Order: sequence, then C-alpha cells, then structure tokens
Amino acid sequence: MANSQTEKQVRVRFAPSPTGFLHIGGARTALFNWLYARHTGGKFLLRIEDTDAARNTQEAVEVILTGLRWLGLDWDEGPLTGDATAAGKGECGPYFQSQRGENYRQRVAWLLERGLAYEHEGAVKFRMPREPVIIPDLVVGKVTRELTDRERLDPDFVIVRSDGQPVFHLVNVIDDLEMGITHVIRGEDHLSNTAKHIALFRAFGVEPPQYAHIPLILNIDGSKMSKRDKGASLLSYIEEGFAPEAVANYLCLLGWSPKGNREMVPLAEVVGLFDLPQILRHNARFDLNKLHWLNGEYIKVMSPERFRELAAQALLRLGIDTSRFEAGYVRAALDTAKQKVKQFNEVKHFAAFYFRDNLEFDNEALRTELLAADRKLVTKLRDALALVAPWDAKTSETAVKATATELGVKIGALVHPLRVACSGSTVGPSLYHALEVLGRERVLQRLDWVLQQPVPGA
RNA sequence: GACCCUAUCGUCUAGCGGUUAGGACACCGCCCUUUCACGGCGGGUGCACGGGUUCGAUUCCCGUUAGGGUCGCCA
Repeated sequence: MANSQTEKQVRVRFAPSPTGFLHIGGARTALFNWLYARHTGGKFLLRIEDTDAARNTQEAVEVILTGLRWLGLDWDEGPLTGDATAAGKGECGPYFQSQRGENYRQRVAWLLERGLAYEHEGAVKFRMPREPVIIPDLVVGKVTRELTDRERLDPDFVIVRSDGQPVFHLVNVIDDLEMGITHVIRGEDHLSNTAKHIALFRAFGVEPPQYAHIPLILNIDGSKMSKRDKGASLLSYIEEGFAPEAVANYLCLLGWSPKGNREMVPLAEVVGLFDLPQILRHNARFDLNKLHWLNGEYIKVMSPERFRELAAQALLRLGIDTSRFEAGYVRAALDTAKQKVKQFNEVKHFAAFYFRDNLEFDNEALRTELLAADRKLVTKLRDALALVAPWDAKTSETAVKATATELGVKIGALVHPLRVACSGSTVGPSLYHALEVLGRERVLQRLDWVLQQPVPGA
C-alpha cells in the first residue's frame, strides 16, 4: 500500500478510442488499471481519445461506459456520459481529447520555441534522440529500444498533421503529463512506441511515468484477436448471457494468477492480491470453455433473485416477456433451471417452454419422433396424470412409475415422450419438478396436442 | 527488411537449480440418474530445439525455431 506521506498517490488511466465497441483486450487493460488503483488506494481515470472526430460518436463512447460499468469498474475521474462537451468528474478535465485542443497547441508552441520540434511541409515533427532509449518496465523489465532501419534514416516523427490535428503519441503524452498519471498500464502493442513517449516527456522537462506493458489476448488458435473475431467485443459476452463477475474473474486469470491453485476469486479479493510485477510476460489465449465453466460456478453461488433477474433478461432477448405471467409461476419456473445452466442463453432450453403456448421443438426430427410415439402408452400416461392428486413433483413421479410398471415398460419409455411433449426438448430441468410448475392443465394440454396430431406416415 | 517481447499438458496456469513437474478447463472411462447438468472415482497428455554454466537444469546464459508486437500526417 502506497504511503501518501512519502510517495505520490498512484494515478492510472484507461484511455480508449471510441470505435463503437469495447475490445475484450481493452476491457482487461481497464480491469488491470482499475485493480492497481484499488490495490494501492490510488485513482482510476477514464479518458476518451476521440481525436478522430469524424469517426467518433456519442453512442460509441456510451458503449465503453456501459461496458466498464457492466464489469463493475468505476472510475474516480472521467466522463459521466458520452457527451464530450458535458462536464466530467475530476479536476483534470476535460477528459475528452476533442476538448483539449488548446492544451496541445500550447505544448507544441513550447516545443517549437525551443527547437525541440520543427515544421516540415506544413506538419510539425519532433526531434527524436538518435540514441537507443531505455524503457524501464514493471512487467517486462528493462528494455533497450534500438532504432529500426527506417528510423535510422529519419528518427523524427510527426506530432501535428498538416491539417493541424495532433497525433496520438503527442496527445497521449501531454494528457498523461497534465493528468498526473504515475503508471501507464497498457497493452504490449505499445511497448515499441514507448521510446517516443519517453523522449516526449523528457522534452517537456519531466520524468516519464512508470510503465507496465501487459501481454495481449489472442484467439484460441493463437492468432491475434481483431475486431472481426467473434468474442472480440465485450458486448458479445453481455448478449450471450455471461455474468459480469464471471467475465471479470476470467479476465483476471489471463496473464495473472492468484496462486494457490485457485480459479474462482471474486474481484473484491483480487484487489488485495493484485500487483504489477507478478503479471506474466507472455500472451494468453482466450478459452471460451473455461469462461463457460466459470460462469456456471458463479451461477451456482448466485442468489435466486439475481439468477431470476438475469434469466428473465435472457428470455426477453428471445422475445419472451415473463412479466406477463403470474410472479409465483415465473419464480417457480426459473428456479428449476438454476442448477442446470452455465450460461444465461441456455435458459432457452431450460425454461422457455414454460412460457410458450406453442412449443418450439429443438429440431423437426424430434417433433416427428414424438408424433410417431406409441399412442397407447401416451394415452395411458395422460389418463394416469389426469387422476394425480394433489399435483406435485412427488405424486406425478409416483404416477409415471406406476404406469410404467402397469404397462410393463421401462420408465424411460414414458419419460422420454413426456419430456418432449411438455418441453419440446430432450434436455431440460428435472422432469417432475417441471411438471409440478407447469401444472396439470398445461401438461394435459400438451399431451392432448400430441394425441390429436395425425400419426406421420399413417 | 529492421527493432522489441515471449516460449511448462490442447488451453489458462503453479514452479523461481535437486519435485513421482502441482491445479483448473477441455477430453476419455466407470458410478449416480427421468434427460441434461451436478457430484463421486479413475485415466492420458507438458517443460519447443541445440549448445553452454553447474555435481545437477523446466528453472541461469547464448543461439535456432515458432508466435506476437512495432517501425503512419491511425489510435
């Protein structure tokens, strides 16, 4: 824990460009920054790098804010909404680069006056040192960045375009400087560029912040994850029914370990364990299987109330509005799915049938198979269930088993058609509990529907 | 082309000179069972390669290979 008396307080930032979506790798970068701020008792800032004004929209910024909030990452300073012109929270604003043009102009003039930068064909170029730059990095170690062959030809680089727009390297450094950033935690793709940033800081007469370049997240096959790849957007995990705590936990496990053979570690606990030097140096591949498992673990320990809330949202995405049903029915129905699903989209298979008048069958073959089932067995089963009293899981189970015994068939011969007739699927929650929830009326209706259909091929 | 980073099961990782190389996901059997899932038991799979250093290398050094990144008037 940093001592505020002797050390300056940690100030870190996440500085995304509003491109219309939040990259999963960017989300992890934000997470690591947030963790470090919370671990040290420092500040976590959010800054929007919207210098490319033509492409950036307020909606694109909202995507970032929504994503971070969904993950549970709150920022101490930064924008409150996607409106770049609105006031943000904090003393170092504006937190949108599009609103900081004057700061950049003054800094560039300052460099120009001292000959640290010069005009070239309408643009402004920065005089880069010809010597190798040493980059001290908390994760990677000390990196000596030699010039590439192209840089040997001309090491200077453009900091203001001929149209007057300042470029990324410049504004990024000025903002970090003016916002008092102490640690720059960002993707390793910026490591080589850091030499430029360090040189810029020194030109402005200040020592650069400490750097921590974290490894990248790759696709499961080891290729780099681009915007096009499925699963590259945080939004896709929201839409596919993952719980934010599971996604956050999984992201922590990529490039960092809580040690002690632990996998499931709540974010609040990670805050205490997390630190920069123990971050791994190699890239990690994103394993959807493991996220899926972890999500299931979180669902298991989730409160029934929260499970119902998230499950209802997933059903709504399927066009099923559970609020139109009686609250007790909805609760009982969703509760039968809680120990079954690992991902909220799976409620499609485990609970959607409770709320549909006309069943959707998993596939046409299943429907045909059901219609071709032995009508005599189904009829006997229907009649037995019609007499069950009182109607609950226990009594219906007894009735099904008794009917099987009476007919001299295995219980599976009845259970299978019954499940498909009631749910449209071969997989689902505990059958007898589902029967109890559905109620005798719905169950008999669904069995009667089967019995009324013409037998295929007959 | 140049420069930078990296390298433990298929994947995420523990390991920081001497271990039967541990855990998790995934996978394969068996048990449980009304389906699926859970749970229980069991199983296989790994230190990229080649040189050093050392009594001894997964661990330290060098090289090779492979993967990733950067060298823009993109961010």
